[in-house]
Amino acid sequence: MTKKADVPALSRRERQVMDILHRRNGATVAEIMADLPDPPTYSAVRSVLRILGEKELIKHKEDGPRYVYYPSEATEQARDDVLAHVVRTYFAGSPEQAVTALLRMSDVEMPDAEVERLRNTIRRARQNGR
Amino acid sequence: MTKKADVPALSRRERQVMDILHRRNGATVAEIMADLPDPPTYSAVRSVLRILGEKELIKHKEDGPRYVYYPSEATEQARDDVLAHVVRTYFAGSPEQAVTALLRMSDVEMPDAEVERLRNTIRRARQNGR
DNA sequence: GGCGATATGTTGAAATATCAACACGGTTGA
DNA sequence: TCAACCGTGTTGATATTTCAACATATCGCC
Repeated sequence: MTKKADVPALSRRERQVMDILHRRNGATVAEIMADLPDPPTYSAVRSVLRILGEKELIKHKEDGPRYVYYPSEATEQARDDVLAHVVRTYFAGSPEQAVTALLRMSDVEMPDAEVERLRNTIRRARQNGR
Repeated sequence: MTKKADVPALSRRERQVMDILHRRNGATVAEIMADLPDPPTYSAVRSVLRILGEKELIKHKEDGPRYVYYPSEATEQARDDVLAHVVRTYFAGSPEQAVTALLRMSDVEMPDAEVERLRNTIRRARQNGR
């Protein structure tokens, strides 16, 4: 079974807005608009927010005169879903590969020996733990 | 500047199809259809593929009687884009956090000391390297 | 008070994505 | 041979997304 309807598969704009909310740990409409590529009007952004609200993917708090929008699900929780998806989709389900790619990507000059140590640690844990 | 128009922002179905192609290292229409949530008809899948082709995001090879579709960009390259996006969006731009989340997620019983070593290695490389 | 600026609430139009139907071509096997 | 099957090519209808316009409420300030 490879399908998961649990995460509702957002539209383009919806995804962009959710990402902004996660990245900024909440944002006002104006902030969201500023971060969107090819930013539409204020009204258009609010329209997307309304839909996300109906899906209960976001919530908002009043901050004086305006709303600040947040993801319903905490970023810490969303992380796991995203990482799982990325690992599965782009790294053949291998977290180790993802880790090494991350290290390389971040220009970290991790010695090969260190990477090897890490790999071994992981492999060992796999064989023992379960 | 936080906007990037370089990665064209795909629609829901387009994104799903691209993910399948990456995960499977190429796939036929039938395979794609089988992996899609709420799978539409064969024709519908091919319609999405046509659009992706027009955007030059995929290519195809003939395999006997049928086509096998592939991402234009190699998975290895796409990985960096995806990881960069994830790190930026969900981990406050900190690759270390992403690494530790990955390790935790994959149930790897990495000793705390080991994590600390890793952190130090990264931090040191940061301060030196640049 | 009243005016401008800045919000949100609501509605409907325009653009795009999604989907299915149908036409057509090649291959296979009775 | 030719008919059933399996694939692609193309077209157009439907559904959803995306967007903007307009109405309304509140706050600060002259």
